[in-house]
Amino acid sequence: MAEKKQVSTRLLENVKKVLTDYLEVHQHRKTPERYAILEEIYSRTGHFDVEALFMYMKDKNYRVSRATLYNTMDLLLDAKLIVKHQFGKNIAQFERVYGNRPHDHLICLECGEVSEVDTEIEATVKDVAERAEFTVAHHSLYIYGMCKKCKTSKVGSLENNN
Amino acid sequence: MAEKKQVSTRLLENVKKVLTDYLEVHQHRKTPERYAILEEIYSRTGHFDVEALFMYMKDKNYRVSRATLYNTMDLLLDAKLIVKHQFGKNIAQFERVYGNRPHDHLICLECGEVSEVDTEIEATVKDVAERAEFTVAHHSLYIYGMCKKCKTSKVGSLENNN
DNA sequence: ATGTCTGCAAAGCTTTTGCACTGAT
DNA sequence: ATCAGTGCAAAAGCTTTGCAGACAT
Repeated sequence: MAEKKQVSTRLLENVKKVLTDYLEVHQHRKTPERYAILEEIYSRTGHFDVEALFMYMKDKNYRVSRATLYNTMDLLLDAKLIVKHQFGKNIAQFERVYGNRPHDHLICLECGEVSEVDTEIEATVKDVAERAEFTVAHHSLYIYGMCKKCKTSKVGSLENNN
Repeated sequence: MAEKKQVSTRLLENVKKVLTDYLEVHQHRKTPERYAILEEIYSRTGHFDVEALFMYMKDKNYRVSRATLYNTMDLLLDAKLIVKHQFGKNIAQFERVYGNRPHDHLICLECGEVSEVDTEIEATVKDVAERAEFTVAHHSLYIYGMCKKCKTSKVGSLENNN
């Protein structure tokens, strides 16, 4: 417990440093809101949308406006501290990314659950893109289908209800 | 020319057949709107959003409501005649898919251009997913970065303006 | 002191929904 | 003759914008 806490404290210090450097380089202000949002994001794992983040912070009695959340998302995206996803819905999903190993996403069409997998397609992606003289910044692989949980709860009715 | 026309006529017949079968199996009505929309989509290549489709059809004096377009998109998605993308924006992009070979997408962060590449990650994707006991329906790989065109128009200022 | 950033509310856009009418079956 | 499907307009939901005030520099 104590050890786990310490690790995440270390992570938090690191990402704060990244943010500080970013803000300084770009001559943006170091507002308490920006650090509070970053802290909230890195105190969690998994995906979240802006509305959820808004509620999380509200629950902790830290009032931030949605406008600031959206602004800060752009900032953190640019600082490469988070990534943005659109898993087929019109709601942007975000995910903290500093210190995480690269991974791709399995999205269950039945229950909506998103889980992570390692595919190691990095090299292939880079190779293919470069053949098209395209410089890769990042990539997203979304794999849609049916998760284990939903398969077991649907035995016998798989082919008939499409 | 004549040959090319014939090929696309053949394609059109095929997709109409797929739609007809789908509608019959699912006991949906064969409305003229549904066929007109399908025809419009398959008379084009590349990506489009609902608003663009609406304008295309309007220009041809075929009046369809946006509601019907959205409904029909769902139908065509289910019939696997189109696929849906969300390239980082909040606008759903669609693409006809029948008769096309599988491909992935290069999205230029500079100019927004979307182009296609073959990556052949199909097998890897399936393999990785199945190890997680996940049954793959389909997948989307989006590669973000800078296209050839934008690179050449930005020589010398690549590292400094991030 | 200056001007960026925040909060709030309004506006914007895409998508969905409700309802009366139309037309495929 | 039914009732699914269409069109229209209103509503909904996420995101952006405008502006006044707050606060990091």
